[in-house]
Amino acid sequence: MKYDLQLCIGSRLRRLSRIADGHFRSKLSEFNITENQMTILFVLNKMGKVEQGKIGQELVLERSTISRNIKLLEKQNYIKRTSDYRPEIELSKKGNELVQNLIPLWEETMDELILKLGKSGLTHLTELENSLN
Amino acid sequence: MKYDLQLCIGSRLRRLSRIADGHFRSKLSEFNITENQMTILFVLNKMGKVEQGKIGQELVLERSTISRNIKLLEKQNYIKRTSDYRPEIELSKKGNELVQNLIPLWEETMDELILKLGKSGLTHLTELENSLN
DNA sequence: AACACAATGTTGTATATACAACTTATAAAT
DNA sequence: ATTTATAAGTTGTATATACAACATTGTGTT
Repeated sequence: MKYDLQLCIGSRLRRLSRIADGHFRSKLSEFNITENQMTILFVLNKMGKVEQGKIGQELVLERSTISRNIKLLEKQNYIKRTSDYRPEIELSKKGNELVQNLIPLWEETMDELILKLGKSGLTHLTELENSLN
Repeated sequence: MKYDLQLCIGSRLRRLSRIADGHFRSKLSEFNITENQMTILFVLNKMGKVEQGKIGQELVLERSTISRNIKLLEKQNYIKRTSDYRPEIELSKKGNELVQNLIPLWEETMDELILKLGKSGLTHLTELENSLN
């Protein structure tokens, strides 16, 4: 083989994302929510009332993934949606409160990860994004 | 918020792995196999006959993930396993042939990705791994 | 040898993701 | 305005993953 299997860029990136997810997940154990859902809540917190599709654009997620996550978040009353076919989504009061509770945990996790990565690590991540787009 | 949401290390790494996976997946469309399964086949190709658990160690994958993948690969007769409770796994003849066909595709994909990443990109990836472990 | 404990494998459940098929709504073209 | 095409949402299916519960096998202690 031309390259060593250990170099496989796919499995390496998969592993890295599992590691990072694990950090966030361990902080979320008391909440009935996932890393991905947390990110969606944060997007809503930032963007206010938006069309569902905008969330996917922001996070580069499949429509179906967004659709199902929105449904899960709605089931727990963290978000409200208009009844249109292309609904507009926004945080509910309960969702807003959750976000306020999640932010410090998210920040702690980011602190943790940034401590591990260092400034140069963050640069490496940014560079990877720039070249892989 | 202390950090910009765009900086979320979790969602960024998830996105990167989705991108890389997409490259591999597009090459695998003619095969009835996934990126992850391909990696497992490559591990078996490299390691020969191994205990199932060793595969998980090598790729840092959950036992359950390995267990299910092994079952899928066995269903297609790409691997053989002893009938022990802790079985030893190895490539079948058919699996070996598949690996020979997969290697050039994998190498093409690696070429593609490395072209995008450049030498410095590979360094960035390695550095991320070193700091995130 | 008998028991306790640790490691490994399997299975159930839930979410994440991709992709395809389908539905519905909007935009474009005539 | 009606038709056509495009964009967006939903749902089905399959795998990836985490985690918990359980089963099985080894190991170690006594």
